[in-house]
Amino acid sequence: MSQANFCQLSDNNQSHLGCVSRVPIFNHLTPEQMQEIMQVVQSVSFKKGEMIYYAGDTSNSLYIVNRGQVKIYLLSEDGKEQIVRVLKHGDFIGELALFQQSVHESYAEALVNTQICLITSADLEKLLLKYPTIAMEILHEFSNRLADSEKQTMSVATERVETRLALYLADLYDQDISNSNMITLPMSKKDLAAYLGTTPETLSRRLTDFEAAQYIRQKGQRKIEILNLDALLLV
Amino acid sequence: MSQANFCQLSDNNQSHLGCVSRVPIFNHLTPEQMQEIMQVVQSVSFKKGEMIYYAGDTSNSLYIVNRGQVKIYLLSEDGKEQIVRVLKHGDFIGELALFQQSVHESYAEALVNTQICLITSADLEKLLLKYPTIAMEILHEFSNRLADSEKQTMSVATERVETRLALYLADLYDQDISNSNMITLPMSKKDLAAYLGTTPETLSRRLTDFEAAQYIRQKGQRKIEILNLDALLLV
DNA sequence: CGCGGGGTTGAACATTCTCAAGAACTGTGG
DNA sequence: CCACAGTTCTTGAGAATGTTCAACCCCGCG
Repeated sequence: MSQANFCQLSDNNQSHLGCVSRVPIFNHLTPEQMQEIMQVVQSVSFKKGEMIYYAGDTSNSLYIVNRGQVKIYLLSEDGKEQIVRVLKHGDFIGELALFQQSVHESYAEALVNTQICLITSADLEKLLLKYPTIAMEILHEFSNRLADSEKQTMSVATERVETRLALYLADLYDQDISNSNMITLPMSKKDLAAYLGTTPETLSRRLTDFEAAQYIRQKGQRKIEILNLDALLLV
Repeated sequence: MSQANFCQLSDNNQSHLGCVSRVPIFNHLTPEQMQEIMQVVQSVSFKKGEMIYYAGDTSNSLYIVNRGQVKIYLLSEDGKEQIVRVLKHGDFIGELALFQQSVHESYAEALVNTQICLITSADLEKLLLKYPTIAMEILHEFSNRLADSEKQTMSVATERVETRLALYLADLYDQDISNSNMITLPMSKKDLAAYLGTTPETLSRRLTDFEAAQYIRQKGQRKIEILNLDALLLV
């Protein structure tokens, strides 16, 4: 966190309210309770490409993404990067910090300019014991994340790259709010390859295949038009 | 849970105390609190090979393994099984039941004769709100499980079967209490292959390779003597 | 307009999977 | 205690899938 731009939030700084109020695990709370939380929250900014933490770093904070995107990845013994999650607004990480051993096992890097909110484990623990419903919300979030992670394992272990990619594109398409058929990759194709558990070369080939089959059309480096979703899902 | 043998615990049934008292998430509680928990716990037995639940089943309970072993697995679209966890004494699953959508996403099968303790989500929720420290313990457990799952994803995506197998054997060796070099696989090789994200054929070949290299010696179907752990880890 | 990183393409290679057949083990019943 | 049956495991050969390395291209940007 060397080059990070720290700033302790002032108690009534409404401009940072989003940091707390729009986070799923807090948004069932009353305004008074949110005020209480805001008093223990710090805000930090990272530029695109900056590391938020490294594996092995000690930490005592929960990280909540307020603005931007963060990739969380592991490195295998021979240095290959495996992206395990991409955090967007409202997502959090660093929950291991809550407990005895607070050493990060993963790497976190800002994919774009990003603002992070921090709560120290001591403050968080107090909050959890005082408001058990927050703990329930976090449990809920964990359940989902665990299910996702296990599905990701299964997908990497049993499906071909082609299938994984098709499912990924379909997911992006479903999440897309605009009613166009154009989706935008949230990261570089190099990173996407790492996320899908393959190499940039293979990813490129499969996308080319899809394009040849008229399932998609690529526009620039991150834009993809979905031409035939059904066919994509039958891959 | 069709053929299961249900039995509501009587309040003072000491013979089932282990169901509660030796579970990590409860063992920081006072005896009185454990008594309270025991009153809402049910015990169910399953024979080897019986299904505990299927994906798609609705459920409203947390499952805690008291005796035996349970494999949790997912099925891919083409029917391939991916084992995501093997539960032993004290492990629990079914936490999604805590929340709105209580449909199992995985399959659970008893690997040996097994006794399970059940707590309904309504009872559990009451307990969690009353004793926030239990929620903290579950959060802790989730953190670890999530980290394990993400490591498993990375391992399957970036390491070769040879490496994954070597690490698995080393893990078993480390966990082993007896000071012998003999380890016992907790499941069939077919299941182990599914756990490691490969096929029985490939698993068999890699084990044969290790044996040829004098790293291990196989005895029967589930016993393996570790001859050279260091070499194994350099694979 | 040239530079640089990401992206693409090709060809050889490595790993793993599949299918099929045969061998070994386990536990069961005589 | 042995033999048998059923399963689990092993082995082989060929095919599919994905990786690696190297060269090239192209898009975006100063």
